[in-house]
Amino acid sequence: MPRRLLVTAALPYANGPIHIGHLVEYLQTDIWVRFQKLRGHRCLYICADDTHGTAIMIRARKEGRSELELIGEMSESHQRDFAGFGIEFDNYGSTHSDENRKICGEFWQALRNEDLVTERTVEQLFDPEAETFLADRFVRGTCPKCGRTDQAGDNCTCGHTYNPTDLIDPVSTLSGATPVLRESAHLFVELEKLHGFLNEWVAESGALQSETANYLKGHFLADELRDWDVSRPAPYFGFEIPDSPGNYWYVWFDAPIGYIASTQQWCDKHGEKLDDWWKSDECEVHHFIGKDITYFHTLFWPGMLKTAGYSLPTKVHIHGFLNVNGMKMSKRDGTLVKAETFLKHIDPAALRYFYASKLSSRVEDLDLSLTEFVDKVNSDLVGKVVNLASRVGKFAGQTGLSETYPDDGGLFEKAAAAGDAIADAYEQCEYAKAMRLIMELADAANPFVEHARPWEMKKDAERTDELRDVCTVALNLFRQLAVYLTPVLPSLAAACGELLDDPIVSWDQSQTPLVGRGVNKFKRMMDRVQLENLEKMIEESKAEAAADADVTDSPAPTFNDSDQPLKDEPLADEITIDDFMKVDLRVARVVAAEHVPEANKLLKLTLSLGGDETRQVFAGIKAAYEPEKLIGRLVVMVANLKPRKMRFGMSEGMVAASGPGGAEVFVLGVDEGAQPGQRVH
RNA sequence: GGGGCUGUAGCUCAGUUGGUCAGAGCUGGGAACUCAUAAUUCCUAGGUCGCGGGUUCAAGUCCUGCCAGCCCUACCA
Repeated sequence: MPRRLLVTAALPYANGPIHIGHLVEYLQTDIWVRFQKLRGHRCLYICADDTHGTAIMIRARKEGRSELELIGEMSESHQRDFAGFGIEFDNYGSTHSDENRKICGEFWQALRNEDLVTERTVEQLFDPEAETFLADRFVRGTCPKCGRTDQAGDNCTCGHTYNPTDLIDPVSTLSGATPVLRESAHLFVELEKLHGFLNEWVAESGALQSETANYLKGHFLADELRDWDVSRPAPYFGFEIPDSPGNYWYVWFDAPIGYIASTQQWCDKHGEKLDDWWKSDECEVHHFIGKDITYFHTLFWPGMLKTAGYSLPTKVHIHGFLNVNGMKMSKRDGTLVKAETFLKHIDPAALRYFYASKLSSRVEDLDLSLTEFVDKVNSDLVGKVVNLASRVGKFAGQTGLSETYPDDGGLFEKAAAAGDAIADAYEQCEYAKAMRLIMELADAANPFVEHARPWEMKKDAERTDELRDVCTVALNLFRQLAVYLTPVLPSLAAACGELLDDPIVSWDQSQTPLVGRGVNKFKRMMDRVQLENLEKMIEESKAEAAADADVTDSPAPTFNDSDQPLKDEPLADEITIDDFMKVDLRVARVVAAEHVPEANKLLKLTLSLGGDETRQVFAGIKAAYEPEKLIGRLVVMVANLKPRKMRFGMSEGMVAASGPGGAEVFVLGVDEGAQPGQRVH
C-alpha cells in the first residue's frame, strides 16, 4: 500500500551560503525521500529559502541594494549548491511569496478567531541611526556584573546573563550608535492556552524522539508557557500584519508556514490539491530539522497547525550538529567549508556516503574526521562496491549476462533477504546501520570473484560460459548493492543503470537478478578521495574566511558613496609618470607630536625616516587628532618638499591626508609591515 | 548547579527481551593473486567490554555508587 508523504527540511536563511554543516540535514532528508520514492511511495521533498527578518534587511542595506535582489541571488546560490550535491527538491520556494503571504493570513485569522492573540507594549532598544529596533544580538556593551567591555546583548563571558537594556554603554553593532529605549506594541500568541494540547501531543503522538519529548516536558511544558512575540514593528523586511498596520510577522512566524506555501506552489504546478497533502489523514508530514530549532517545531508550530486546522507532523526528525576533526566548525580553521568550495575539490557522492555512514535517528552531533572520511569512502565505496563492477566490467562487456542466473552459493538470495532489514534501517533514519548492513554484503561479494578466478577463464576460449557466469554473478551482486545504495548514491545508481541498460527505479530490483542481456562498455564510476584535496579545500576555506573578515570587520560598510568630494575638488590635469616621480613620498613614523600653543590648526610632528633621519613637520590636523594618539603611527609624508619657514619654525615636509579640513582630516595610514623610509611608488 | 547521552581491540563502531557475545570494518603484521582505481583474497590482531559494589545458577547486557567525555539548560524542572 503506497503511502503519501510530505517531507520538509528546514528553510535555509537567505543571509549566507550553504556549508557542509547545513548539508547534513539536506542530505539526510534527501536520502530519506529518495528511499521512499524508490519504495514506490508518493513523496514530496519541500523546501524554500527563509528570507525575512532584520538580518536580511540590514545586510541588504549595507550592500546598498534591495532585499529582493539579495534574496533572489541567495536563493539561486542555495539551489545551485543543493543541486551540486544531488539534493533534489520537488519544490523550492521562498517565504517571500504570494502563497506564503496568503497562508500566513489564514493562520493569523485562525489564531485571532481562537482568541489566541494579545497585544502588549514592549520596551526595546532602538538604534536611532539605523532606525530599527535591535534584537539582542545586535547590541554589545559592558557587562553590568563584571565590567567586561564589548559583551553580547544577552550574556557575558563571565557567565552572567542580563537584558540588553542592562548593559552599560550599549552600542548598536549596526551603526555604532548608542541605542535608546523605545516602546512599541507587539502582538503575542498565548501559547499557554494550548498547553493541554501540547502536553498530549508531545507525550502521545509519537512524533518526537523520546529524548526530545523528555526535554520539552522538563524544560517548557513543566511551567506555564510564555506568550510568543510574533510581531515586529517597522522597519522590518517581511509581511505586514493585515489587521495591525505598521507591524510585521516575526520571521519565525512565517518561516514554517513557508513549508505549506512551497507545497502550494507545487500543487499549482501539478494540478493537485493542497488539502490532500496538508489536511489529510492519508498523508504523513515529516519535518527534518537541527536541534537548534527544536522548540519552534515542537511547540509553536504544532500549536499553529492545530489552530489553523492543518495536519500535525507525523514525525519531527531532529539531528545534531556537525563537527570537523572533533571540533566545532570554524572559519578561522577553514573547517566551515562552503558547499561550493567542497565541490571544487571533492566528489559530493563521497560526502553523501560519509554522512550516511554516520547518521542515526538520535539527536547526536556527528564528526567529520578528514582521515576517517578518506579511509571510509575509499575502502567501502571504491575498494569494495565499485571494485566489484570494475574487476569484471571489461570481461562482461564481451560476454554479456548468462541466460539464467548461475549458482553463486546463495549470495544473491541472501543479499535479497537482507533487503527488508536495510529498508527498515532507512525508514527509521538509521542510515549508519543501513550502510553497515550493505557493506557486509559487499564484503561477501568480492571473495566470490576472487575464488572463481575469471582472469584464468579469460585465457581459455572454451571457458567463455564460465566466465559469463562469473560476470553475471558479480554484476548482479554489484547491482544489488547499487539499488540498496541508491538513496545515498544516486550517481552510482545511474552509472549502474547505464552499464546494464536498466535504470534503477525501484527497490524491488534488488530482489531479482538481471539475466540474458548485454553489458555496456564499462566506465569508471568513482574516483578515490585524496587527502591532499581535502587539505586544499581546508586551505581555500581559510583563505575565503580571511578575505571575508577584511570586508565585514570594517563597521557598516556602505558603498553608495557620495559624489560630493569629487565635485568639490575636480580631478587635476593629467601628468606623466615622470611628473609623479618628482614627488618623493616616504613612509615615516611619528616619533613626537605636540600642540603649538600659538597655532589654531597646527600640530608639530617629528617624523622619523628610519635610523637618525628625522624631519620636523607642521601639520594642519589639530582639530582632528590628539597628539598622543599619533605617536608611533606610520604616516605618508612628502619628503622632498622644499622646507618652508613658518612662524613657529621650519616645516620640512608634509603629511599626506585627505578631507576638506578642520575636523574632517584623515591622515593616510600604511598597512602593517611597512618600514619608515620606504618610498611610496 | 540541574537534565540527557556516551564510555567494548590503535581508529570507527555492532552487540536484540541477561546464558558460545567477547565481534565487524579500517589500520598494523605475514602470505597469495593480478581481473580491478598500489584495488582484491587468505591468515593474524590476545581488548579485565571506564572503575567499584549488588541482583542472578548466569551480566558489556539489569540495579547502584564513582570517574571521564559530549550535548542541552542554566538559580529552573
